[in-house]
Amino acid sequence: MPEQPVRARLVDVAEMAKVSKATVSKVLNGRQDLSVRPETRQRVQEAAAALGYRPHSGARALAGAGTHALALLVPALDNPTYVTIARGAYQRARELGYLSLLAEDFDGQEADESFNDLVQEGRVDGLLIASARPGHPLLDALSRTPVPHVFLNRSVEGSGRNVTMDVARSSITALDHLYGLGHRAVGHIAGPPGITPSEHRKKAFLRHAGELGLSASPVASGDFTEDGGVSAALQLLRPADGTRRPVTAIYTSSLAQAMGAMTAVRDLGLRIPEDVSVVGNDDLPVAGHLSPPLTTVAMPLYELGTAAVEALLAAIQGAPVGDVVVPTEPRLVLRGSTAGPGGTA
Amino acid sequence: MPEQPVRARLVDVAEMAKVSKATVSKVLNGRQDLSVRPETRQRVQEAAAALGYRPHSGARALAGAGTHALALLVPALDNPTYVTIARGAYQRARELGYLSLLAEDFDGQEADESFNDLVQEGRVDGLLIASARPGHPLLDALSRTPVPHVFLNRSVEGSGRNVTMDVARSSITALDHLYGLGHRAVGHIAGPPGITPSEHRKKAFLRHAGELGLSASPVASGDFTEDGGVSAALQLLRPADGTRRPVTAIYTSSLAQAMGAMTAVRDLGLRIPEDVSVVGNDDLPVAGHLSPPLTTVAMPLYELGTAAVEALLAAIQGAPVGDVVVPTEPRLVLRGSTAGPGGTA
DNA sequence: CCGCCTGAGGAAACCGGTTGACTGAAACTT
DNA sequence: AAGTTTCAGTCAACCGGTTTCCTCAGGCGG
Repeated sequence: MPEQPVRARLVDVAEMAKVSKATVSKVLNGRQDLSVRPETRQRVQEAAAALGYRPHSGARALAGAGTHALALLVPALDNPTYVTIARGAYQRARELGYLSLLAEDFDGQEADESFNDLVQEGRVDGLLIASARPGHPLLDALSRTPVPHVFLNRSVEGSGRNVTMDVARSSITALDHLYGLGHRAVGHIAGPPGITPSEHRKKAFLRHAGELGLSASPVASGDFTEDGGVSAALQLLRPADGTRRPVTAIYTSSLAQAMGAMTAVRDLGLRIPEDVSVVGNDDLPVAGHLSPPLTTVAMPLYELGTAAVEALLAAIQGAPVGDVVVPTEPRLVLRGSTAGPGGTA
Repeated sequence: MPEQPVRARLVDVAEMAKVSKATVSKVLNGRQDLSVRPETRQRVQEAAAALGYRPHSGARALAGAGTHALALLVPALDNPTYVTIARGAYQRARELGYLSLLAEDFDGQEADESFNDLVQEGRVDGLLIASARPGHPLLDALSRTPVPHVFLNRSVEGSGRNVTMDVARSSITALDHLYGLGHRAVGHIAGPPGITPSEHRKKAFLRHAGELGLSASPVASGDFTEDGGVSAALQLLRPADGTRRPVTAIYTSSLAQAMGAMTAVRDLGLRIPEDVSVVGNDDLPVAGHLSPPLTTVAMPLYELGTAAVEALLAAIQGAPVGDVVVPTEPRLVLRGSTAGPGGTA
């Protein structure tokens, strides 16, 4: 029977192709330091294909050739934003001959464990880090045991290995949209302090609000969750200090926050978009299934994943790293949660 | 300086503890076939701790001791159901000394690739498969290259390695709730054919509807997505065949379907829960942030993950496998999307 | 006093690849 | 014709663990 009941090894391929292990290895890895007759090369490749040969990653790693695997560390997997990034990373890695693993690093809680399991135990050749923040334990671990890595989405100032999107642009896009509809008092829900994309979004929001001469542009902070959105929205719509800040629109830093904000608006007996317009960041399928469907700024999340992989692999191959900004521009996705103040179209 | 700039190896520990590699290996792996003085044992353990020693997974795997890693294959990561399962699996695996990796198998598309990357390249010792379905390529691969595995959530009939939840019970719980509110015509949105949990839920729904003597209990199928929920709900509320099936409540197989159903209900100009009550499966944070908040049946997803890991590790250690049902019962989580027909409390 | 057993630990082969040094034959120089 | 290249590939060490089989020393029984 033509079955191979057990993994084929390099020697099996060598035997079948009637050459030595060394030759097989060099042929399959496409090394130039070896000259082979095209005929031999083909025999090797056919044998490998016939046996369904796959090199044992452990053996390969041991021999100093790396594991051909990466790991992406994300702060939360129930945030679909990171799932999209992960998909981009996975696909691009695969195209480049690598495997991208996914690990959840609950805001630093699991960082050391992941680092040990993945890097110290030699399972990966490098890290894509999307969970960075100031004082994150990973930064320590990286300085003690250096390993190729890049930071994505959340950058680390001065690291020179940040892969980010143009989040400032997303604030401008959202604000221009609301301004165009006639809004002059727009509130912003930012993320927790210290998280760079959120900080940048907030700065750009305030700067552009100034440029447009908005009458009010209050900012409230909250976690990137529904609950964070609820409480921040309440601050904007019903400030604790009693000041009257009658925002007619809210622009949030994440999709979940936007969902929370919508809940809060309704809980106050207000309507969307008639009384308050809402714009979220990150266009994910669920946005279209809210009521009303949510207007969002679509960020190039998938591309962020692919770009981060490219940067990391370049670094692994010894190229100098450097900050990268994904060129794709944020794009407004118009849905039913925005209208002119008072509900005008 | 007390730094160890590079990974500590077994020999480093051996040297520091003034024993041989063999002794260190045996001590750290807690093998009984070696007798050591408590004093020596302690020296070894202290040395390992001092150096932050971690065995190289590749070396260990090569030497025949396995990789101490598992992989969980899920059909879709943007379905938070699987994220919860994955968290349970990860934690339990960690407690038992294993690393659980996560791979997305877009309904069979990536199955062979994942299998090659993870199993054939020797990165994992076993598979947790949540993406099974009839004719799935993985089933083939598994028969060609056997590797320890269990199926979770989606079972494979006759495999004798299914880890599942009591989904029949969830239908009964949901139906009893709606019946208690006074509903006599309840529709069900099932998943695509061939997916076992959905089939079982559907069977239990029909059986229990019969037991309760419901006047109507139509079933429509759709993907486990928002869109699937939309079209299935439309079939229930406005059947193409012109028959009048005035369901006053809908029970769905997934959370996303419930969200889609809610959209569909509203698009028809109906109100929730006054005109139509909706109950979803799987209680996830987003359910509380819909409008109205969604009543759900909470399934023991986290426990499903932990139970699957326990079953797989037992199998890896050579224990006979067998089907397992997670003992935790589904639990109704009451929110605003259900009320008596006509909107009575 | 000698042989044997037991407790404590060591030596070395092996897992499956990679890699740099090396070799034998053919082709080319001079 | 002899020496030198080049071609085409081979040899064997090595990576970092695990495991099986040994060894050595001391204690014990006879």
